[in-house]
Amino acid sequence: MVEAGHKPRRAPTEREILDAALGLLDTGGRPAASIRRIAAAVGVAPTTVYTFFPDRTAVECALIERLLGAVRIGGGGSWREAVEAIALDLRQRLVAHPGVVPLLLSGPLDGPHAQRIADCLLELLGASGLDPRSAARASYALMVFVLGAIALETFDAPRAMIGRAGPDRYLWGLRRMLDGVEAEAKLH
Amino acid sequence: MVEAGHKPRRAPTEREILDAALGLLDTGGRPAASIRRIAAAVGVAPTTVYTFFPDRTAVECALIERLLGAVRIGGGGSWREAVEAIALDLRQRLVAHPGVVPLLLSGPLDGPHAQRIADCLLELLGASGLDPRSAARASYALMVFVLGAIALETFDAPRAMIGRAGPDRYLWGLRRMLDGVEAEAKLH
DNA sequence: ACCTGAACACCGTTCAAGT
DNA sequence: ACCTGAACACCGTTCAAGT
Repeated sequence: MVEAGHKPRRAPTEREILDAALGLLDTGGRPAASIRRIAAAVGVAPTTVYTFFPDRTAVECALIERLLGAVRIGGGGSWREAVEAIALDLRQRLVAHPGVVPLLLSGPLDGPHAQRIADCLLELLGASGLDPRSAARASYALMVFVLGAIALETFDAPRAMIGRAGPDRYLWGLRRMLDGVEAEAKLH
Repeated sequence: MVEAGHKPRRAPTEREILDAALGLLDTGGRPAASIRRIAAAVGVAPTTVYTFFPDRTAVECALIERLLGAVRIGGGGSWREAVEAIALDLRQRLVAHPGVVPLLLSGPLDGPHAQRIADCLLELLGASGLDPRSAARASYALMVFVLGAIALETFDAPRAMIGRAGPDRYLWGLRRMLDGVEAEAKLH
């Protein structure tokens, strides 16, 4: 009962907007996360969202960046162990929000946190003994596998949460890829 | 000058509708391929499309199936050569239509032609010496890599056709994966 | 059967106006 | 600065009606 004025419903944070977007994405997938519904969830007029983000894709990119920012990188152990750890963490965080995954694969994926992960992967593969050119190819191949696997695992489970198959086949494929990369590194 | 009646603009074929959808997808990406624009391109009322397809996703699925149906499978040579040939053909056909790729990764991918390719892959990997369980994992891993690579290669190039990088790094990653799979097969 | 226009319930985004 | 309602140009989809 702060006041009776019904116009300024209280200034929303950028964080509140992203929280609302993530919630809608989780429950109803991409079509549910419209600017209008996000605004309604925050309790604000649709146009207010444009005070914080230039357009809808900017909201989606910011959300992706926030999720990628939470990924832990750079743990100890061998380069293989470190790569596996990143891949598992990435999978776990994205599978928890299946509605976000389609955005990830149809967007530019060029934010600072995406870069941070790509750079880390490249550095780890450089430490494997591969020449820089092959290390770049290997880090690209790993990113492809990780994102592809997450996409295939979640693409029709945004609501059913069927994807409880566990990371078994994910890890199997990842390790075959790493086997191939390691064998290539040992050739030189 | 067949007639002056302006209502029945001539019955469109299912094929004509898919052609129009593909054209719009190629030039303007997913948002350009709306039911209304497809209908306009064919020269028909929007509602007429619903005579042939129950909804928009059905149009998209049919288009994906048509593209996958053109993929050649089952050439001669070793299982590795056959897998590589399928992967290259799949890439070539999808990269030629970048606008279709996002649909592919956010749809069910359960049509008969998608099944045909998956079955062929599974059979080839069974011939590699892997036990059935590992062959299934390997065919899943390969599908993941192929679709993920195509997605990453095309996701921001639906209009610029930048993706002339060629299949080099695609083939490199594919071969590392096959190296790992082959090594696993030889263990048993 | 096949195709139509009108209508419904939505979109993203812009803009002039209010505080 | 920040937030608003009204408006514009779209969507997918349904439906009663025409041939």
